[in-house]
Amino acid sequence: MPDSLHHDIRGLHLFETMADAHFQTLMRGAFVQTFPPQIDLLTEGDPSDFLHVLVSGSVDLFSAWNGRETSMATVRPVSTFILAATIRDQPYLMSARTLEKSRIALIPSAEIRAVFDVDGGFARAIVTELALCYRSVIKAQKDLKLRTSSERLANYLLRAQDRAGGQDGFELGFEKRRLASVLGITPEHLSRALKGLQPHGVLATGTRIRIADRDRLEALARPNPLIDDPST
Amino acid sequence: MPDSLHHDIRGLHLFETMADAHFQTLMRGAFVQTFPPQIDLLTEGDPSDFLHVLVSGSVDLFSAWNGRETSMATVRPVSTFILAATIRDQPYLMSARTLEKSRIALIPSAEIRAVFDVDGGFARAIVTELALCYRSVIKAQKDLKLRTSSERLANYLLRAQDRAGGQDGFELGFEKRRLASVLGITPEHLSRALKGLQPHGVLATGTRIRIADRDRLEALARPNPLIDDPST
DNA sequence: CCGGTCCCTTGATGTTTATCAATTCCGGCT
DNA sequence: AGCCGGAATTGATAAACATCAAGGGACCGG
Repeated sequence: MPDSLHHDIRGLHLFETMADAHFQTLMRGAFVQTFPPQIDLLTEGDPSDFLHVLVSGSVDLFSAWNGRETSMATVRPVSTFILAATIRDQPYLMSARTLEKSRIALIPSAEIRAVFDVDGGFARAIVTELALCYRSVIKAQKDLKLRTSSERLANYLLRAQDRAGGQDGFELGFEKRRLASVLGITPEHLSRALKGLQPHGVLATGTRIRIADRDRLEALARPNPLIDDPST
Repeated sequence: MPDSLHHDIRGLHLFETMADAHFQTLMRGAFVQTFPPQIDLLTEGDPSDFLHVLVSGSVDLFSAWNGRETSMATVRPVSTFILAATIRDQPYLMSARTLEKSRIALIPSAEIRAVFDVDGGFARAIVTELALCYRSVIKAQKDLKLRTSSERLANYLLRAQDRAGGQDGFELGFEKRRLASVLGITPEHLSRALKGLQPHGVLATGTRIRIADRDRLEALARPNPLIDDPST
């Protein structure tokens, strides 16, 4: 693996506080690969052989059961995924595929577990990361159980606007069918739900969204930091 | 706090591997309290002052938004709750109330964080616990997004039967209205859904469930370890 | 033993969301 | 420019689920 990437990865919260010798151990077994869009990276149920670190691009975590499929989350750089499966040495609960061209570092799970056992700093960093992941799933579950599909959509758009830096207009970043799956609805229903938000100041043209009147949309969405703030 | 309880708590995975001096530190600031049923223990949004350890009884974790409320999970002994909020020193995402008379140990969050910073064994134990919690929420989310309400109910009953030791007949352990909330449906709908499972070998009388033909119920439920196995 | 309360059930109805079947729209290719 | 294929939309219909209103049954205190 090139040294410049070492530096990028070392800069992640997860690897920042660990002993240098341990970091070098991890990097010796690791490698980086670039994947084209729409490539399956791993399948739920598989043994968790590698911790994945997304360096650039984006990845969709999804899951299937009984012929149905749903998007669980989107991974954005720079962050890890399937950390919990790696720690517990258990099969993945979700499948992953690239959304766009992506650079991903793969670190053998066995080495992660070995270093984790001897490096307290690394263990603490993993705790912090896992606690954040846990809380973000809890938020997603509250979103699902407490809100209707329009409310979920409205709040999603508000969060997307924040991610985009608060611009009135911003790009969705992927297909609407995926957004529908993330929201737990069908593409047809999303289409109608978006139309339903027009009177609340939302204009959708293709994958470009414009929020003409954020206050009006917030009056409908009623965003709440205990559900919608991704940083806590 | 009585010494016998020290022993019980020390036996938890979470506290098993830490240094004795650190454990004593934690216990000095801790105290145990017995609560009657239906008592609010904490409210979402509150600062996370104490890590809670449920010694006996059971606790409901729930959440509210915009006038609606939903049950997120049931805590059973012996385990901790609101660990992630404690670690991150952030407000609780869920509220908690006792379901039955419960003994709960309260350990100041600040001390948990302090010991966690200096005791690698404790940090590792927390990682294992958090990874388990994370995976259980992911499973719950898959359950919600991939299954209809009848399928969720059927799989819930199969898991409840396993928890009860595989007996044909077993107790639900709480009101049906709470089960409805856990499943994300209304009590009325649960009532009809239960009736709909009669042809599949389910008999419900009050809070007592009898599964006459597990194979038949499984044919409908299609349980999957990546959703329904709580141990992984 | 009575009345009250709270939960559960049942029925009737309404809303939300999914499904199915056409189009229409759009980007990439030739 | 013209064609192609996948995505998005639209309309019609059905299924899933919620709401409202009214009983019924268990528990509990007087």
